[in-house]
Parts: sequence; C-alpha cells; structure tokens
Amino acid sequence: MTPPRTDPDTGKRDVILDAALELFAERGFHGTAVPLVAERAKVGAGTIYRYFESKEHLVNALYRREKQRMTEALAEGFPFERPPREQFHVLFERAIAFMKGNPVAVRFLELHHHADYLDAESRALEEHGNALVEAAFRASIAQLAMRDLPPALLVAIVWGVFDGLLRAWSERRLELSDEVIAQAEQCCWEAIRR
Amino acid sequence: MTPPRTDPDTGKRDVILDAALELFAERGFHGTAVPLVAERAKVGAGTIYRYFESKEHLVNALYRREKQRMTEALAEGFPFERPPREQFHVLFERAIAFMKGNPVAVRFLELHHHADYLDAESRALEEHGNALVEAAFRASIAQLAMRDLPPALLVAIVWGVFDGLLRAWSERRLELSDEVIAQAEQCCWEAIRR
Amino acid sequence: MTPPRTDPDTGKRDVILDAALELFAERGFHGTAVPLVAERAKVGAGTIYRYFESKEHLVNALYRREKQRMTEALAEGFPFERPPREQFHVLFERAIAFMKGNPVAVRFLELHHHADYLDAESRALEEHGNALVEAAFRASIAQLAMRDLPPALLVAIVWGVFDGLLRAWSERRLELSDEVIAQAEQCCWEAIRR
Amino acid sequence: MTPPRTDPDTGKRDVILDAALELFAERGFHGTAVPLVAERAKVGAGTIYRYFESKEHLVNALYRREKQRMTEALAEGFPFERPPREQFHVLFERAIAFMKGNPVAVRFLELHHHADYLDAESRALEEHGNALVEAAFRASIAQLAMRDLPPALLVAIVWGVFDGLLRAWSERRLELSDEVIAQAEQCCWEAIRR
DNA sequence: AATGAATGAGCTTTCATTCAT
DNA sequence: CATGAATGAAAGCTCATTCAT
Repeated sequence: MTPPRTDPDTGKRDVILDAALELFAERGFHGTAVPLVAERAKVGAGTIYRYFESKEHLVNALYRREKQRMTEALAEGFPFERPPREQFHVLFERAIAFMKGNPVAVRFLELHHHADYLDAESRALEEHGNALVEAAFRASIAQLAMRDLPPALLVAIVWGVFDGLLRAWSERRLELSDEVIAQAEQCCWEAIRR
Repeated sequence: MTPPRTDPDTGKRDVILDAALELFAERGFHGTAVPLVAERAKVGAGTIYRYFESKEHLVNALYRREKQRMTEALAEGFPFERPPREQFHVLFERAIAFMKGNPVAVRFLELHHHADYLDAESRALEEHGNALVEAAFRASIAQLAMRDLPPALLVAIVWGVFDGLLRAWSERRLELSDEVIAQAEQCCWEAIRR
Repeated sequence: MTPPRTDPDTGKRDVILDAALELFAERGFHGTAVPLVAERAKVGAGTIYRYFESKEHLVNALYRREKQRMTEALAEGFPFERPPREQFHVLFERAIAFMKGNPVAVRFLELHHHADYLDAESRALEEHGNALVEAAFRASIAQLAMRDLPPALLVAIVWGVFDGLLRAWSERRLELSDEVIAQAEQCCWEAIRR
Repeated sequence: MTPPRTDPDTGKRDVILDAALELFAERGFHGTAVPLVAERAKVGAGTIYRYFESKEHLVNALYRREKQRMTEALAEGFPFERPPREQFHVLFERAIAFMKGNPVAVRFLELHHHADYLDAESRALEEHGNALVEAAFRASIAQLAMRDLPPALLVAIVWGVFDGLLRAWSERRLELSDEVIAQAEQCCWEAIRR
C-alpha cells in the first residue's frame, strides 16, 4: 500500500515547473526573476538549482513538458482510419479542449515559440508536433478531401486560426461557446477542404 | 548649397527606433539591454534618453510608429465601395505586401501584442486597427457575402491565418510565392464567405 | 556551547548603517555612492538592498537611529524636578558628552538636518528632540530663572552654541578641555538666564 | 553716455553664479546638475565651461564671491575705535541685516562650510572672516569688556548663535522681528561680556 | 536535501564635460 | 563666443547563481 503522500518528492520538481509556467506565461522568460519562481513555488531559491542547472534549463524542461502534454493530447489514439472530415473534427475538438483546460500552458507555448533560448531538443519537439498534423493532412490530400496545397500552408492556416482563437479568447474579445467553436471548426474546414 | 550630409537631422530619433525595432523583434523587450540598442544605433547610451524618457517610452513610441504604419498601409484609400470579395482581396494583398516589405516590423508587432508595458495610447491603436477590419467585415455580412458570424470570430480567423503565414514564412517552413499567396487568400476567403 | 563568533547576527544591517554614517557625515548624501558604502561595510553592493529599499530609505533609517540615540542620551531620566540651573547643566553636559563620544553621528545629524530626502517620520523625530528642550525651557521661564523670551529663540541660541562648538572643535580651532566646556556652559547660561 | 545695456557681457558670468547660488543653496553641490544651472541661468550648458573650468571651480568661485560679500558687509568701515558694546552691536546688526537681505547666500555659505571640494583659497577666505571677528574680540577682552576666554570659543559662540537664528528663521520656527533681533543681540552679549 | 542570505555582474538611467555647428 | 546635442563613465538598483548552514 502506498502511504498517503501529499508531495512525495517527485513533488518539488513539478511544483517548480508549475510556478514557472504561470510566471513565464504571464511575464515572459526575461521578465521573470528566478527568486520569484522560487517564492511562487514555496521553495528556497537555491532549491531550483538542485533540479535545474540554470534558468535556461528550466524553461527548456518546462517547454518540453508542456509541448509533450499538448502533442499527446492531440495525438493519442488519433483515428487515422476515419474519414478526413472526422479526423479534422477530432483534431480541432481536442485542440480547443486542451486550450480551454490549459490556457496558461497554451499561452506559455505560444509565447516561447522559437525563442532563442530554446535548445535543439525543444525545437525538435516543436517540429514533431507539426509533423503529426502534416501527416494527417497529407493523407487527407491523397484522399482528395483536402485541397492539394503545400501541407506546410495548410498547417500554417489551421495553427494560425487556433492561435487567433486563443488570443481573441484570452483578450476577452470572443466567448468560446460550443456554438462558436462549432462555427470556427466549420470555417476552418472550409478553408482547407477540397 | 549645403553639402550632402549622411544624416540630415531626420536622424537620431529614427535611427534609435530602427535599431530598437530589430533588437526588440529578435530578443523581446526584457531581453534587450538599452546599451545594445545604443550600440546598434551607433549612438551613445545616454543619447537614447534625450529622445525617450525611459526604455518603456521607447517601446511604446516604436509600437505606435509601426502599428500606425501598418494600419495606414492597410487602410489608406480602402475601397469600401467595391464588392466584398474584392475588398477582401485588397486587404489580404496589402497585408501580405506589408509583411514581405516589413517582416521585422510585423514580427515586432506580433511579439509585443498586448504586452503589459504598453500604455493606454498604444493599446488604443491596437483596437483601432482591428476596428477597421471589423467594419469592413460587418458590411460584407450585411451584403450576405460573409457568414453571419460574430465579427470578432471572423477577425480572429483572418488575423490568425495572417499570423500563421508570418510564422511559417519566417521560420522558413513556407515560401511565399505569388502562387502560394493566391492560394492562401482563397483558403482564407473560403473560411469566411457565405 | 556556541563558539564566539565575530559577527553574531546583529551583523549586516548595523554594519551597513555604520559604514553609511561615516561616509554620509564626511561627504554628504549625494556625494556618497552606494557601492562605496558597500565597500566600507565589506559587503556586496546588492546586500544593501536586502536591508534597505533604496538609498533614501537608508539615510532615513540612519537618521532615525542616530537622532533617537542622541535624544535618548539627552532625555533619559532628565531631572525636571531639579532647579533650572542644574537642569541646564545636565543638558549641556550630556550634549557635550554625546558629541565627544559620537562626533561622527553629530556631524551627520547636523549635515542632514532638514534635508529634502528625509521623510515625514524622520522629520517628526527632529521636532521631537526640540520639543523636549523647549519644554524644559518653558518650565524654567515659568520659574523666573530664564528670560521671558520666545522659547524658540532660546532653543535656537543654545542649539546654535552647541553647533558652533562642534564646528570649532571638529575643525580643530578649539580644544574641548573640561575647562573650556565649563566656560562655554557658563557663557551659554548667561545668554538665557534672567 | 553709456548705452542702455541689459547685460553687457560682464553679465554671463554673474548670471551663472546667481543661478548656481540658488541651486546649490537649495540642493547642495552634489545634488545639483550642471545642465540645471545652465537652464536656470538661461545659458547653454557649454557656456558655463567657458567661464569656469569645472563644476568644482564654479562652486569655489561662487563661494569666494559670497564669502567676500559677507565679510565686506561686516567689516567695511568697522568702528574699531568705538566701545566694545557698540562694536558688538554693529557687528550683530550687520550680520542680521546681511542674512535678511541675502538669505540664499547665507544658506549657501553655511551649507558649503568646509566642504571637501573647496580649495585652499576658499578655505583661506573662510579663515579671514573669522580672523576679523577674532581681532575685534581680542581688543574687547584687552579692554576688560569681554570675558577672558579663548577668542576661538567666543567666536564659536557668536557664530553659533547666528547660525541658530538662521536655521530657526529659515525653518519658520522663529520670526525675526526687530524686537526678537534686539533680544537675541542682548542674549548673545550677555554670553560673552565680562 | 533544502535553504535563503549574500554576491557581483550587468541593467537602466544620470550627468559632467566636450565639440561641431 | 555661444550653443546644446552627444557622450560614456559611473550612479542606483536587480537578479541569476552560489554556498554556509
């Protein structure tokens, strides 16, 4: 039997990452002081350096954690065998669900996209996320369900719309009701369908 | 006759803004040290403070200059009297042209969008840009040429796509040939047309 | 048993105040750079800001510490019940003793008297010191032992003489032997006695 | 006939000194920026350096001008031949008159007394002022009109009282009516008379 | 292992001084 | 002569990182 642990010791590392997530998402990397992260995490400043070599290592670790979570949320058990329109529906729905459930994480990812303190591994993960979507789109093109355009263009369009929704939503210019989501999905589909 | 001088006197202020533009676009506000801006502008560090009260005033001045330039590029003599599809074409074409002609400015604007060191006036300009596009879209909706959706949603979609193109292009994942541009425009139109 | 440490923990804050006292007394507030205070205190420059919000807060803290010490030295157990001449003797003797024991502190207080970076609380302490002396003088006037003159005038005279002695002494124009002190006291008393 | 000149050219130098006087008296030497002096004098910043080698030379020139003016005001045609009490009356009256007519100058002199940026010549002038008073006092002692105390002590007392009056007056704790002045003079005389 | 006080390099900003006009 | 824009050294202050406890 596992003892009733609040915060066994896996704890600390994640607590730090959680605090960093909020702060980096709000104020950016350079705008966030490490001692502030420590305070938010209720941890000594020195402790952060037991888990992360430097502030740079910290953002990178965080970036990977969040990028991975998001990529998994989109990709896990993705129904490649279903018809293109349905695949798109699943993708869109999952993306919106992740965004609504993890707005801070998504804001963080968007803000740190391609920042120059991200290392090779973080960048590779970035590619990886896109690759998945591109693969699905290629298949849809092959099935004549999507326009025969450069997949990178289709990906740019769909990610762009997602990003536009995130911004409009987080700036409170747009409510994301089920109806609006459905409408947005349909618009987006119209943009890329054949 | 006055001798042809390198830097008549338009000089310093704009030279500083130009240097700041490049650096802020590349490294962000907090990631850019004022002496670095000075060096890039080939100006003494103190000189910056003759033209701008503080680093904050500097970004704000820059934000306004670039936002205004972009808004004007989109809005000047906008053909509100032409049919919706043509209006959209003009808008899209102008936006892409501005982006290709001023990639750094656009990257800067995107990166500093809604940053908390932007003051009320800068934020007002931000609204103003959107308002123009929204107005055009409302008219198109009224003419039954665009879907009857919340204008904020339509704006989010179109800006999102624009942003997606910018990122894909500047990360070299997508070439913006005339053909690709035309395709992107058509996709985008399909997303919002009725 | 704990080992006898050099700097138990009373430490840093007071060490900084001590260093600041010497330097501010010598060179004034604006003439003293914070890093110089740090060096004198054998402390990192940043450390000062762990103890004091700003250079202004530092002078104010110092001003209060020294003003309080001096006021206490004069006021503690003041023999209000004794005859006026004796009261005056105690006051004068205590003031001179404090000055000889704390010449730097007195120089500091004199130099920063009414400076515009002193805050309300520091100014209140300043008043407080005067108030005590004024009270004693009022009582002496009531007993017909001192001239019936505006107490503010009497205070100005006595403080002025004290200040004159301080200056003459610290500029080595005057030795403060017991004899001279006694003479000065008598002169001062003659100035205000009835 | 002299042409109606506002500011012939002797002008500039004195205009600068006047501006510096006000500012140094108010904010101290280190607290006053040279460009501020220039602005107050309505003169270009560079102009100051045509008249004074450096900020230090400027204060020194100013110190000498004011010290000299004050010393002259006290010394000119001093009635050494009159009885001690009358000499003292003249001295006291002249000092107060100068203070009331030149409060800023007196405040400046008091504030910069013995500052470490004063050079040898300025310091010599300081001595000179005292010397005059000391000479008068020595004579009065010799005539058995003043206590036989170290002249430096007598000078310290009288200057101290003068200083105390200046402070009390400029901090508005004391009004300098003719009556108060007469009382102060008498007090001061009692302090030193035999 | 965890802490947080301490540090000093580096940031934003000021200012005495210079020099092209 | 006079100017004031320009400068860069140095000021006040912050923060990533270390290390004694």
